[in-house]
Amino acid sequence: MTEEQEFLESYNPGEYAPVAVTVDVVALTIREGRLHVLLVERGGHPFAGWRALPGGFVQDESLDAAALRELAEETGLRPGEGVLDRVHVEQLRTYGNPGRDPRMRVISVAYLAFAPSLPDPRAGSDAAGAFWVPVEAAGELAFDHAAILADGLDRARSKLEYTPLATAFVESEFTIADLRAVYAAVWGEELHAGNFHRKVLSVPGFVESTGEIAVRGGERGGPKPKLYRAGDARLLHPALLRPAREDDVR
Amino acid sequence: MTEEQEFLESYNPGEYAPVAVTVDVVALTIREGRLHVLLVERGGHPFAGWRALPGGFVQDESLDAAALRELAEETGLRPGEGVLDRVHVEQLRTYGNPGRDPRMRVISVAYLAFAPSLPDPRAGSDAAGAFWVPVEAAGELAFDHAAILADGLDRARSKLEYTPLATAFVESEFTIADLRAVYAAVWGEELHAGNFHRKVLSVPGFVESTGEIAVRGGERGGPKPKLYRAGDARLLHPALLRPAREDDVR
DNA sequence: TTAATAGTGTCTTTCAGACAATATTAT
DNA sequence: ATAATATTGTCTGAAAGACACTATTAA
Repeated sequence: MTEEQEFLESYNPGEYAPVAVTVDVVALTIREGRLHVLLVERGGHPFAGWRALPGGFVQDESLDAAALRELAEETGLRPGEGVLDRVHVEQLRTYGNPGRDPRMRVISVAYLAFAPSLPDPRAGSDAAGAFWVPVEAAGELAFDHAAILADGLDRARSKLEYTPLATAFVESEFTIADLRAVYAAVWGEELHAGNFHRKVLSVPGFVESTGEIAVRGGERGGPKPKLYRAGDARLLHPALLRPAREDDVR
Repeated sequence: MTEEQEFLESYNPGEYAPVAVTVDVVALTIREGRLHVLLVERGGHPFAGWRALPGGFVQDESLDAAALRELAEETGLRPGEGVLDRVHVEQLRTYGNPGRDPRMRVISVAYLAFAPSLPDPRAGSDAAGAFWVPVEAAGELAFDHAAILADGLDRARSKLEYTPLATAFVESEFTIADLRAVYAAVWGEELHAGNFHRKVLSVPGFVESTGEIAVRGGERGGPKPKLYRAGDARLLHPALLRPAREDDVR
């Protein structure tokens, strides 16, 4: 008897059933001012032809590494090219209800990925099945992926409040207006430009000045804005809170 | 070929390796004003004799149900007796680094459980191996359980700020001082009684008055306090924020 | 009686949000 | 020139935290 069998039977005699562990990735980016999620079109059964979150089996690697690998495979991006290195990846939640996959018991560890505007996956890669979709146009998804996406969006909206997560959505040098566009896209509401500007600069470590200014102003006029890069804060104090909505509180 | 084999090989040809999925529970309660965690002493190899978080295999049940079942088994509490129904259980995070269990690949979905002061597990049950330990005396734990516990404590401390979680640690009727003792135990610092009192009552839906007063005052004197029960708020607005510590921000 | 506690009042500082004003730039 | 934008200033109200005070109760 192998040590593995002994292990399994000693804990749970006679009731061991095979389980598969996968990662699914909610990859978010901002394109043209709107929040997009990366989806794939399923080829095989079940849910053939449906849209789904990119994902796959966990191999001999950490869960974080599996998520990053799946993201790289589906987007066609290669590690080391600098693009993937700037993608922020974090674990979201694990989904494992019996019956969520009709074939067998599948435990899915969901991940969130935040990235500056990424190139279209179709361009020059074998990941032809993936595409960016505005989150409000995601529609129905395979398995329980719609619920996973909803949880991911909740998490993203919440983390904008008390972490510098927004800087993960912009280039390494950015303007305050760039940052404000991230908040507007993720929260789905406009923010007051003047108050936002003062607030961002008042939070220690959120952003730091590069000393440079942008080469040109806004598309429809205005002065050339100053450029900033992400600061060293891990938490925003005081936080950038959304106005409380009654629905959330009750 | 079964559908399961087909499924596995089509996704990951030739690389499938067996995986076990477990739940581990960080169960927290407050006894004598101090935060305690439920631990078990391991019998078998590896880490024989070490302390560990209670946990076990996921059976044909949801992950949430598995966590609740493990908690019930280890504490000797039976469902339906009213005690377990008042335990708040939520998913914490999933741990799955290769090598975290030397025997085979084990993915552990960790859960947090919050409960009012629970009876000692040894009393009248077959769960003789479990016991409550003050969190600062947990010491070294088997596997990566020390890291899981640390993550659980972080989560608990954080959720006290913006959710009514503290009410899960007290009886169904409680005083403001009871609530303050929860915050003091979890955060590890005393809170100003007067300001805390006013703050709790000012947050809509945090607590509601029962109209009753306690049968007696504090152990060393003082007026008989009013009694409250948990309100209907799911989030605290405005939140009850801890003073920011530099360590957290940087 | 003494000491501790519940609950309330007051003041200061910080911060969010509304609104205004000015300077700068694309078209 | 015109309109849009970046940035700064001002004001108001909410809220946090420090501190003080009174009434009530256990020992």
